[in-house]
Amino acid sequence: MKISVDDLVCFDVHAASRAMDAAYRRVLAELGLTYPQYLVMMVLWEREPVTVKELGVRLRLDSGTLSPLLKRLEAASLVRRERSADDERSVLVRLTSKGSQLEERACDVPAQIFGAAGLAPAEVLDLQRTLRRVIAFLDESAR
Amino acid sequence: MKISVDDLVCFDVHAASRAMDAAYRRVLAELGLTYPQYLVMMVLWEREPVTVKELGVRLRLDSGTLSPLLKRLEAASLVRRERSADDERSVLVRLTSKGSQLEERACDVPAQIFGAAGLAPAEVLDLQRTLRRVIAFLDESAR
DNA sequence: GGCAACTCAATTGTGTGCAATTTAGTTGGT
DNA sequence: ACCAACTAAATTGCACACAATTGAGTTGCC
Repeated sequence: MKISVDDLVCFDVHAASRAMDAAYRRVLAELGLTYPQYLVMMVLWEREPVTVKELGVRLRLDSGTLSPLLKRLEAASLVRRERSADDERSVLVRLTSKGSQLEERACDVPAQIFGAAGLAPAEVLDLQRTLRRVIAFLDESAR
Repeated sequence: MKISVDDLVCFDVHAASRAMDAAYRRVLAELGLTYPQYLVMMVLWEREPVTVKELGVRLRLDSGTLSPLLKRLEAASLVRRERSADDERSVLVRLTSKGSQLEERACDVPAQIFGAAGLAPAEVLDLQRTLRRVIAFLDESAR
């Protein structure tokens, strides 16, 4: 029997990823953020300042993605960038006061998405564990 | 306790999706296909001709994504497009002989990816079931 | 001290994805 | 038969995402 698109888990992962993107888009629109921008802001709300390098490791994104994204966040006055004094190669990303204030308005976003996903907490943990195994294994395969 | 990026399943789904993209990219590079292009080809290998609309339903992509993608496949001589005679609004996508021949070279791609993902068959089915529930539920939430 | 190897960010080029609009073709109600 | 409402693709504009390159800065080794 021929393998069809529907047999590929990869397809479901891809489709799920885009469906969640869409869910976030609806919720984040009123904050003026995209989903990847929201992820960057979450890292900053947790710890600050952060270098572009650290953002990349944390979010698994490279400078080709982060540089223009940060430029947009800076244009929206949510973020500031400055060269590190310790190491002039690094760029430190900091929140502006407007960026800090956004945290309060964003705090119920995860709950909204969780509600829209329809999984029990145990299933979420299970899913998360499986996906992390896949990610780690694929990373390993890539060497 | 503040919610961090690492707590969001959404993040893992997103990251897993990109990690699989990367795995496919490595395998598909020698076929000259991207992952979404490969998905379109799979649908065509299974059934032909197919309208752009049907491709969109099957792969959950809209014409804004498919039109340029098909144009690239056509430029690579893998695919032909022609207006349907039944309904002049529709466009039928067909394989060229070069497109058909590619199937043979692509047939072991799923196995290669499966091998790189490191999940047992039962886990794959479980993951697939969970993701489909999430997709259906998110679709429902979006109305 | 000097230079090669390395690192960090930014840039360039290509390919998705999606919202919104446009163009062409079809259908249903009167 | 006509016109309004609908549908299918394509196009436009924007925002990721990644490979490859570039430029500036740092480090290690002699």
